[in-house]
Amino acid sequence: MTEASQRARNPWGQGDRLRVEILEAAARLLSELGGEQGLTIRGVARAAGISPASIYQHFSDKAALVDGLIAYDYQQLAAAMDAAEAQCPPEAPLDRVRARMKAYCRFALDNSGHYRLMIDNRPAPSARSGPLVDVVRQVVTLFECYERTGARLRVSAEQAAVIVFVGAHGRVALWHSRGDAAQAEAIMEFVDQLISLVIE
Amino acid sequence: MTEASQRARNPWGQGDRLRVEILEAAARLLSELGGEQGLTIRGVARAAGISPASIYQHFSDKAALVDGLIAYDYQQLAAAMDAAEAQCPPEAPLDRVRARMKAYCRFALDNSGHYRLMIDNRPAPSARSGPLVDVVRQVVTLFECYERTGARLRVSAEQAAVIVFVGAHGRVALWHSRGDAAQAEAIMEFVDQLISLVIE
DNA sequence: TGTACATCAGTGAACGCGCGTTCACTGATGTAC
DNA sequence: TGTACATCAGTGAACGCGCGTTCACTGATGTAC
Repeated sequence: MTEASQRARNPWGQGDRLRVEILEAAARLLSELGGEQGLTIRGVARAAGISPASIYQHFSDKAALVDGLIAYDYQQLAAAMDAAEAQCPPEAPLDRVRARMKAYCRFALDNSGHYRLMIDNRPAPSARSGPLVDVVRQVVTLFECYERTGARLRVSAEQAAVIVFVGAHGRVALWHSRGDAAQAEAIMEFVDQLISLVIE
Repeated sequence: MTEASQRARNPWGQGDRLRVEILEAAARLLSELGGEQGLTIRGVARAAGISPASIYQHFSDKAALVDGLIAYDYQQLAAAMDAAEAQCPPEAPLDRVRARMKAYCRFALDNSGHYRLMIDNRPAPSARSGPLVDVVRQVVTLFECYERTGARLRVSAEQAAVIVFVGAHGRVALWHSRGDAAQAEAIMEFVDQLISLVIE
């Protein structure tokens, strides 16, 4: 609980550095307490080693801070999924779906506080755009690519993507215990099973 | 905002009535504001037309009140699922699964505040017992019953139940807009689709 | 039958706390002339 | 070169608020004798 005793102020012209320090402190805090309820302006200030008033130079109010954190988290998630997919050859679209979805699950498992925040505060559920919609759209594209190789799905590419995505989310959100490595493995197998159910 | 001007105190020996009045007021409040964040002792007292201190005669603290509300909600959910299943003949286990799962989705849609509370505060995720585990177990039993009629599943009865349940949860939690009747219909079709994916 | 007392349902007022937010400020670093 | 001023990064102290919880209480209803 002893905070970083003294914090050197950022040099002239680099005040924006504090913005990312604040976001990182907020992210740390969210990971530690695993829920939004303890995510306060004062708590973040404490974690960052600054005064609460300093936060208002970078975020207009608490809502703006939370929005900033969510945007930050979505970047991390998208980057993790892209990196995982990039490990697979372009001519194996199904492997790419698997990699993408498993990265998604792993992110949710490893960052459950962040994951909950992102899910609970997503803009308008199932709107025609938004970060989650983008995630699904990329899976749809991969399934269409899969069909173009001559393989067949039991449902449309769009339906398949929604089933796999929504199933993975449900499984992670509902059916795991925290930090159980064996369960993490079971979740990855569940993703495989979901995918094998939608293909012929 | 004007509260029920005067509240007649319960007759001698019937002080326990207030307990359910409190739970009903809390439930109303939770439905109205759709989230746990405004669910406070003082707010519930206001909604019930009593003083905050009165709540402590029936619940030892705020956590006990929330626990009481969750237990109350699980009873409602279980009753709704049982009632839906009872509409179907015993010799049609698949119809029973459909009825059960659709009742589940409908409850989640109609009582999203309650549903979130139940999900977010469930005891230990995926423990060997608990209300959600019971829900899944009943679906497992129905699938086993289905197999005993000579029909075949593409996966084990247990796996099928988890897929259908977790898929329905994911779809409801992640992929609907509030109060959209057409989307509610789409969700029911999604449940049918999930079930048809796990049978041969 | 009265009457003293116990039990009940419920309250009013206060407590200490942490919160979000504001505002005048401090002290260091740059810039104009 | 000096010097007055602007700009920057960040703070200390205070504000009003709603919260959970406690505690001594009030007034009505029952019970013992």
